[in-house]
Amino acid sequence: MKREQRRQQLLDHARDVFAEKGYHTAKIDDIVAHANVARGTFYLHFADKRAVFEELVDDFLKRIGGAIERIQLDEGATPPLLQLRNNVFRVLAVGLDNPGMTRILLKNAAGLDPDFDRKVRGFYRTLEELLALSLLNGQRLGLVRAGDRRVLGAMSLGAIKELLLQSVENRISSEARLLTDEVMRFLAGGILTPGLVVDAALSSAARKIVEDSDSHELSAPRKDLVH
Amino acid sequence: MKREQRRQQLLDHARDVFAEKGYHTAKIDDIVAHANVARGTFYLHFADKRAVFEELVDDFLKRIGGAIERIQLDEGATPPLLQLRNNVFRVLAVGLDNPGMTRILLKNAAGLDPDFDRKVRGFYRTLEELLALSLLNGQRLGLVRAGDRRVLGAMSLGAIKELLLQSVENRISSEARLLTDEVMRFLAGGILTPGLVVDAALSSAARKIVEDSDSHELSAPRKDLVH
Amino acid sequence: MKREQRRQQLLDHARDVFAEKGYHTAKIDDIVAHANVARGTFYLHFADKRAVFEELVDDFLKRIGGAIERIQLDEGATPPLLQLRNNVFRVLAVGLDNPGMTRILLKNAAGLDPDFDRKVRGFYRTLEELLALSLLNGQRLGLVRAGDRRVLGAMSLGAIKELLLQSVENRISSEARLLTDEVMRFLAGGILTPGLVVDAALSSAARKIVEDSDSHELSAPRKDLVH
Amino acid sequence: MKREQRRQQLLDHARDVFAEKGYHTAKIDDIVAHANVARGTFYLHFADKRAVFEELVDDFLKRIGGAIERIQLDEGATPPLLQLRNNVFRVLAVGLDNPGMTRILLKNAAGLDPDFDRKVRGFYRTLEELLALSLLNGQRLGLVRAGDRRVLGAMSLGAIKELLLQSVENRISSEARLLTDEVMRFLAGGILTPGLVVDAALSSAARKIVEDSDSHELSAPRKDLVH
DNA sequence: CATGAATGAGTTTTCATTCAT
DNA sequence: GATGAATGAAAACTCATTCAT
Repeated sequence: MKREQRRQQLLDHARDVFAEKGYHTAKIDDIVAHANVARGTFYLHFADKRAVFEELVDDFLKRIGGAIERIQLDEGATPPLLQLRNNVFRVLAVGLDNPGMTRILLKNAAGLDPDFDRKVRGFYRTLEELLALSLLNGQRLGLVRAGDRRVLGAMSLGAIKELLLQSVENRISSEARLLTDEVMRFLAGGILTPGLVVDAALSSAARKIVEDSDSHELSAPRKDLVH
Repeated sequence: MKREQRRQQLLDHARDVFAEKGYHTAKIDDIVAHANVARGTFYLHFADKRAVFEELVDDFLKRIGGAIERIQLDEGATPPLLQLRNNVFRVLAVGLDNPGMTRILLKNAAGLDPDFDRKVRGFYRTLEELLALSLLNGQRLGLVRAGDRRVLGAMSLGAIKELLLQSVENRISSEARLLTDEVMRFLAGGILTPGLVVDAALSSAARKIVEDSDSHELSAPRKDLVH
Repeated sequence: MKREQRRQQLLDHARDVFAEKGYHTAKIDDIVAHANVARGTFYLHFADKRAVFEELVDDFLKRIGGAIERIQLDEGATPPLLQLRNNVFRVLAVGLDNPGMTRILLKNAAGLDPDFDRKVRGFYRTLEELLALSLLNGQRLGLVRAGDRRVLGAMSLGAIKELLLQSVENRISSEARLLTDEVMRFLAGGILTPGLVVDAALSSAARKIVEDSDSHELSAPRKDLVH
Repeated sequence: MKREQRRQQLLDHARDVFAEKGYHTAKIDDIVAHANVARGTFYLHFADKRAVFEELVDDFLKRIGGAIERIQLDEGATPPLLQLRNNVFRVLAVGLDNPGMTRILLKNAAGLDPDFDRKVRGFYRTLEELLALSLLNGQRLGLVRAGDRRVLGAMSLGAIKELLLQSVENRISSEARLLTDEVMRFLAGGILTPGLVVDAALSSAARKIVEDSDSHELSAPRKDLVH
């Protein structure tokens, strides 16, 4: 078997095992058993356990990063909203195309080692900043409503992340197109029926009144969610 | 020092250490050093490492569960949307009140051992089902727009989770009231300016046309997000 | 509670626990829990775990030793065989009177620590030498048949030890008188019917012939004793 | 070194160390040091300390069990007494062939953990029942004298066990043939000179008289056996 | 290149013993 | 004296990594 081939084979199996068990629970033994090679073979291709994991994550982060295009505001460019949609679509497509890595990245967010944590965090920072910038532009163009861009970004990103996670765990569809539509609709209008008079529920000030006259409601806990 | 006191102290320190390093990276030695007691003291109060972690998570899940009230649809009850808001508020409040545990739960979603993973997953399942039910009721009442309830639920949950995570990582405000407002506004109207004619970007069918005539846009990767 | 009383109480409970679990498996915790005192109390009365055990064993060895009288051969003394019988009786009586210690001594023959092993071994050596001497005298008086005294002593001692063990484990009677009779009858005539012509089975020389002509019998193993 | 070879080597060294120190005192470190391998190597072949010990004991019990043949009473079979002798011989031979295991089994009779104790006890129970059955048959055939078979069995077994123990501790011969002769002679006639008028010493009733007229003899303790 | 036996540093866990109250 | 919380030395056990074949 050619060197590069074997290496790729190991990467694939490592990805599967990491995705199933998580970084720490996945043992080198699990990986080589999964790949049906000897323990030593692993070390012919990777310096150590962390190295495979890092390579997998790096590759995946590159793909995700590559799926995101900075939105062009030039005259004559694709409409910004469509650019946004395309970004969403491509990110979802990459994630759905790599369910193992998606699972890994969304579930092993922390606790490997400081260096590694830093790298993942760094990626997210970049992402968030990019998002914040896009949102700023969106606001300038009147496409995005007013509001704290970090907050808006977090919620948007969270919605996408959770959708991806649910999808790779087979709890919802894994059709990128379909999920993109859902995301866009969500970003465009939330989930509530438009036109509702929801001020009492939505404005903190308004709610305050209700709360005061009905404050016991807030403290009544629900007992049966966790037994 | 009294037994219960020391036990609580250890729980507190364990929480901090787990939150900082993650379950696997956190060593018993780290915990006891953090608490400034001898190694043996730990085992005076907990059967093993897993036991502390489990207790912490169980407690926290109970709190979260306790913060969620099934929405009442009875005549004369608090308006459902306000009930929803209260749930969101209480969940955020519990999360923000326990930043360590929030971090742990959101970042160590998996990979301890099968039993434990099952428990956490079970909690989320319950949560998701509760959410799906609420959404169903909301749809019946005309409060929630049409759509796959699992998908709507995932996006809503994701938005809240990410908001919480960003908040406990000190990247955004940790005012429960304020964040609740943000969430409600997001659920009510997404992030885009209302009234936008976004059909070209939002409908898959419409977009198809654009895409076909401009398909190279989709494949143009961006190189500089990840170095 | 008076000091000596508490000390004795602890000794009693320690004996019970050691008898039930063996030296290593019995934890200080087991002993103090059994005695219903605090851990620290134990160390007010004994230097360490080994010390209680040693005291228990020492006491018991003294009692056993005290039960054995050197057989008097003087003119006019009790008949030697009766003296032997009395020794057997007293040893059995002491053993049956202290079932816990009997169990301990017969089941924890080794593996505590070198010092302790030496002591127990020493006791047995003394016992065996005393026995060998008695047998020598018996042979001189024509009371004991010819034969290697160490071997005869070992078999006699073994018979008594096993009888005691079975008795304290409640598998046979614990009537000292009755068991003494059994031992004496055994020593006097073995278990086979007197007068049997058993030369073919008993003499190695005679058996040799049989074996040679029928040697496959010896190698036929029995398979079903241990599954 | 080949796997099976190393495994056997470890078993051998473990046996030696257990035989010398007893189960609890023998540390894994002792075993691997004895075998001159690293600590981890031990766990490459055995799940834990208990597992090696159990394997050693299981094997040995199987050997002992295999040495015992149920006595055949068929017309034309080897004479029962000779069958008995052969059993004794084979058991002694197995024991003497495995001095380490013999020492372990006879000296670490109890105190590992409940499961293990149960196993060893089970073996002895089987042995004792087999013995009782043999004795019953012997009695029916007129070969074995009347008497409680559990008692006769215990004494016979005890004699053999102690002989084995003394032998593997190098205090008496380790010639299986020779020891078999001794055992058979012991079973056939005890140790006392045949034809002795020993009624006064042997019968409980007769002794009663002597004892009453001479009772102080019984209580006179001997002080110098244990210092 | 491939193998898998061997290594040993690193962790968890136990429990006899100490000591402040 | 009595208590029981605290200690930490000593074991057991794990597993990433090395290396002779």
